[in-house]
Amino acid sequence: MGQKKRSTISDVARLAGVSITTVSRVMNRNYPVREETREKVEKAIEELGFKPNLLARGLIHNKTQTIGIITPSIENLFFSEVVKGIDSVIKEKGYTTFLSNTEGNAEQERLMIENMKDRSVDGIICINPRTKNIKSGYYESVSKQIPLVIINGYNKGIHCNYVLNDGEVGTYEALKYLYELGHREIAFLRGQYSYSYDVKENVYRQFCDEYRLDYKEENILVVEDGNGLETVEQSKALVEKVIEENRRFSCLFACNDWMAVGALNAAKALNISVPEDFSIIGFDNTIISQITEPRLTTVDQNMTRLGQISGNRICEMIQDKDIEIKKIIIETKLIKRESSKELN
Amino acid sequence: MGQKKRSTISDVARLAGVSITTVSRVMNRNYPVREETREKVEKAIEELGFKPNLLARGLIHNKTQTIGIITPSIENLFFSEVVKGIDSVIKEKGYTTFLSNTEGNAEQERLMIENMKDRSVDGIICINPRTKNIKSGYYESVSKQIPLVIINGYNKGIHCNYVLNDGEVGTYEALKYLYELGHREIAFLRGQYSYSYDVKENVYRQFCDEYRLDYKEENILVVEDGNGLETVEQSKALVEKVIEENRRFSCLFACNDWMAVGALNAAKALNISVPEDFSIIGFDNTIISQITEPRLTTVDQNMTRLGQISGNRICEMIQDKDIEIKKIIIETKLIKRESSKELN
DNA sequence: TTGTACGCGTTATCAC
DNA sequence: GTGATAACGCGTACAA
Repeated sequence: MGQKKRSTISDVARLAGVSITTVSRVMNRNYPVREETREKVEKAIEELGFKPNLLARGLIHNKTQTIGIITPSIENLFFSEVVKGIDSVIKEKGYTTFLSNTEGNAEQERLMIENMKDRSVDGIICINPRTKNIKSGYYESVSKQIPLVIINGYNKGIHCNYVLNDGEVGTYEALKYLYELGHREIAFLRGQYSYSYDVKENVYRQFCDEYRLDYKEENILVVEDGNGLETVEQSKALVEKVIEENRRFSCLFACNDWMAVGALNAAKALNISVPEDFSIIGFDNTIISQITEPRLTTVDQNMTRLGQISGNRICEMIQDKDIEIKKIIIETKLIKRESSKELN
Repeated sequence: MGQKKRSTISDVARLAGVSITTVSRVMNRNYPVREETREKVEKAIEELGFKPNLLARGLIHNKTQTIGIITPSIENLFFSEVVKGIDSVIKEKGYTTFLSNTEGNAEQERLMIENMKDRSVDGIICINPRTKNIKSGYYESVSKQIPLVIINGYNKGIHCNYVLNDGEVGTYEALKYLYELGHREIAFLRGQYSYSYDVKENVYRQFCDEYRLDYKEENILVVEDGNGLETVEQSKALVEKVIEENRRFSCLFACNDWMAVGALNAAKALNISVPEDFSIIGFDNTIISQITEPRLTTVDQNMTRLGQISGNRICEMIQDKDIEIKKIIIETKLIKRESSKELN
């Protein structure tokens, strides 16, 4: 095919009748060049359609103007909105993003981080990483080698840069809201592995203690995949099964909107009306929560903003290597809609 | 910080007491090396934690093992599922993906393509590009420079590698299904700019002619943003307005599930019951269509598969530069659910 | 103001 | 089997 080779800086130099150094100076505007020479060079650049090779440049500077993003599954609205937030911010600063899905697999997660490092990215943002990899110290060692921001993951004593939603407060407010509506038997629905689920479960347990609710271990429901395309189905099946087994609770708190939708569908299948006979609260305030019937009461996480803040943060870290380590916590907000109601 | 510099091939060579050439051979296994030497080298590699610099490698081979993906908006389920499909396939072949959102902006789209080229990606996959950029010949010229696959975009006479859903057949079947249910006044809901909308609209017009339906220009409804987070709201507002203005149609065909959800919500707001008094059909079979109430009748596109096929295709193209240009068409399938019903 | 020459980290070519 | 050495495309001390 007509694939003419890309022209290089020396092609330009030859055509303009100058040295490659001069061409470089014209491009980078970092040294004075006589106006006349500059014009010659610019004309040559134009004519050849010359664009500098970013690989070569990266090799010299050891900077590539790229950011790696690791996410469990891009098809989850929560993550894709975060990714979009990151992308919008860093694109303006001239960065491009590498993206990789891990399917929530801890080993894959590490593999992808290593891959990003091998590709000399300038920084890495990891969304909802596996708790295991944080606890093991893996991420702490990574952040000693390269700027790293962890979104929605945290472990006390592990020094990393974190950006996270205040899942504690959000969960607490949601539970308290249910309590104030008169509910005393609250089911808790979560996925298997994630820091955010752990946090919420802890709050749930503490809350039950604090308000002397007679919670039973079996009111904590765990679906296998909390973030994938299967989540809705799995949650539905689980909640349906549990209700049919005659366990009693007047309401349910789900760790994300997908699980809440699953619970909602389970209720429908069993002819239990929401919110009259069963209240449901989700988490995340993805667009999903606005299109179900009834619309979901949920906890807003402002995912786009989460991404934007993380994007800005990683850029700061790249600029200033010795920047202090921080834990940035973003507020959540309870959004009351029609899936919750006072107990009859 | 403890950011020790990455060790290079010459560090390894020095430690092992051999030349860098030998180290390279051990790594790449492309030339015979004495067993004894190999062990020395491998030990040194291990000890230093040496990993080859992919930038340098790319500079030589002019291959980077990266693929660029351009998408209008990653937070749209359709696109993110496609991206996931691509990612899963090419990851296995050792590629990593660059991702960029264009927000449906035609200029941004070109800018991002150029960016990918500058980064020496081995191939580019563009999802739902703006028709304008195809028609203008822009993409045709790009594909002369670098392997390019266009997903869900097409223009006769423009020679590119396309992978697309059979939107024509899918739309036709959906309309015919509505017709067979007795509907004679069908509204058509689309977004502004995209090949896929154009295709569907054409089928709609032809269908009306063929079946002598008295379609009016005003039954073709156009929302501004067909792919963003605003789509549901915009569609709802539009459909609501149109129905209130007393235009008549017993059913509506939407170009994607989000728009269909908007229409569904409009019906709810107006107390029109679906499907009893109003039938709605969506397109894409995203998970959304399974969680609305009633669940949406829609046209399955199998987005993950679309991505996988495109991923495989781009890899083939990278391997064999002179591969023939192809248009791959993937079948769709009508999924009948509860949002459609025969006319009373 | 401009040019020469070397370095970034790797692979390929050619000797030995 | 192994080792110099020249590329790959660009940036930059240093010299002129």
